[in-house]
Amino acid sequence: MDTSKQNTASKILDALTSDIIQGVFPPGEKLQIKTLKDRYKVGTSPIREALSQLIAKDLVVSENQKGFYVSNISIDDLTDIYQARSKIEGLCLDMAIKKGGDFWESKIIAASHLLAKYSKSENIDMDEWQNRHFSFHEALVSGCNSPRLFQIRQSLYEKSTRYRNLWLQENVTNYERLQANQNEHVALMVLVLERDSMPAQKLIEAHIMTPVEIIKKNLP
Amino acid sequence: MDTSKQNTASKILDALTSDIIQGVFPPGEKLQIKTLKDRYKVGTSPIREALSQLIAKDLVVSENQKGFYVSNISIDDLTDIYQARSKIEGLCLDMAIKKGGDFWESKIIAASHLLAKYSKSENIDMDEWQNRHFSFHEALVSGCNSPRLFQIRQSLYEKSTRYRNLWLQENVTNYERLQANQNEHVALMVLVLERDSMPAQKLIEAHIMTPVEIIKKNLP
DNA sequence: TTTTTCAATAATGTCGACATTATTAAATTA
DNA sequence: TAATTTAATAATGTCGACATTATTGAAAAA
Repeated sequence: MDTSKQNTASKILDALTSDIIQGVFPPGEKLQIKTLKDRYKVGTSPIREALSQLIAKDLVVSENQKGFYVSNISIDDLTDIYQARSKIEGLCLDMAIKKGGDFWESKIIAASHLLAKYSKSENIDMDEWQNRHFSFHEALVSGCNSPRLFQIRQSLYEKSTRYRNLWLQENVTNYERLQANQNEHVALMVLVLERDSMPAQKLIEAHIMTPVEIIKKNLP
Repeated sequence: MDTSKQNTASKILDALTSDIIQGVFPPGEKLQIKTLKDRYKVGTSPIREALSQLIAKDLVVSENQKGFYVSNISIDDLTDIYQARSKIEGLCLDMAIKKGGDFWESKIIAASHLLAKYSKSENIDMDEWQNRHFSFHEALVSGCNSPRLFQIRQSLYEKSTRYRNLWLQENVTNYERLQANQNEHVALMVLVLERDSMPAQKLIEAHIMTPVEIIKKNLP
């Protein structure tokens, strides 16, 4: 992303988001203004503005006069986020199947090819696999054509990131798990291209819920 | 709401939100920091913090070094928001029907009574009617039991407020329209209490989309 | 020893001044 | 006269200082 045109608060927002998601600041940790000022070498205002926006993203919580803390994670929260995600994804997919055209179909086929090819390769880089996985799912719902639903989908995806990281490692290193995952992707594509709406919706909902049990085991 | 424990930024956020929704600052209007400082009698920081959060609410947009503006409204945006709202409400209702218990049922019946009674009265106060209408719909979905979906629902409701104000006036002053509206509420309650999920979902979706056409006519 | 009170410390939240950037208006040139 | 450049003006964005509030730890009382 081009950071040159961003103001300081935006840059701090990106950096802080990344640091929280990557675990530099773990769940529950206090975020002292002074510490953040030193770390990012900026003044008070941009820090507070960035924190304001992180509260809206649910990555940070604050209490008046008591400061800012990284949001806690929990099994309840994990379950709720993934359930909401699966329902929203199902909604978007259903709308996409009803509205999508030729161009949409071709995007799905292209993204599916990229993901399938990479999932078969020898040494899988987690970031690259994640990129292709993300693109495939985005292609599926891209026909839905509702900015707001997309925004909600995007926002839930971000909120799930801290949990997803607990699953990714296992998914790409465990061969059987990756194959099962990949089989679902193929089945999903077939259903979608056949415009078989209800089964596709049910499958995507189950597909998104799959990691939940694995993550539960890895949760602190 | 108790404002005494809020910090200045929170108070400004509430005031600004209200002023934008009520039309004190109409869509597209520039929000000059200096003007806002004078209006609310506070310094720069709380203003900027509140504006940061309003951006997350989609009520304000900003460009680096060019300032802040009230978000524009448009027919496309109206349609998209209401469509997303209707789908999310359908989702919540479906989940509520599957999960709700006795207490949930009783809340619906109570809220329905309050709304029905007031809808029949002589002089209808718009705010009071809106309160009861809101409570009824909230009761319907209250069994859904997903904090995230509720938060999304709430957020979409807020985003639709500027449009909804263009419909409310007409809905409560036009007798026929109010009766038709009220008939839908009753039908909705019956379906929900019979746990007839699919028809209930379809009806709530249509119910929420009803104002769209009326609002389109009243849009500037 | 435990509890309570009170002072010292440290953090947050707010403000106005200053530096940076965009916009507007005037002046110069073609 | 129209277009371009340049200067002025005005707005945004950032910072560090100050006031306010919470927390911590020591001293006194039970």
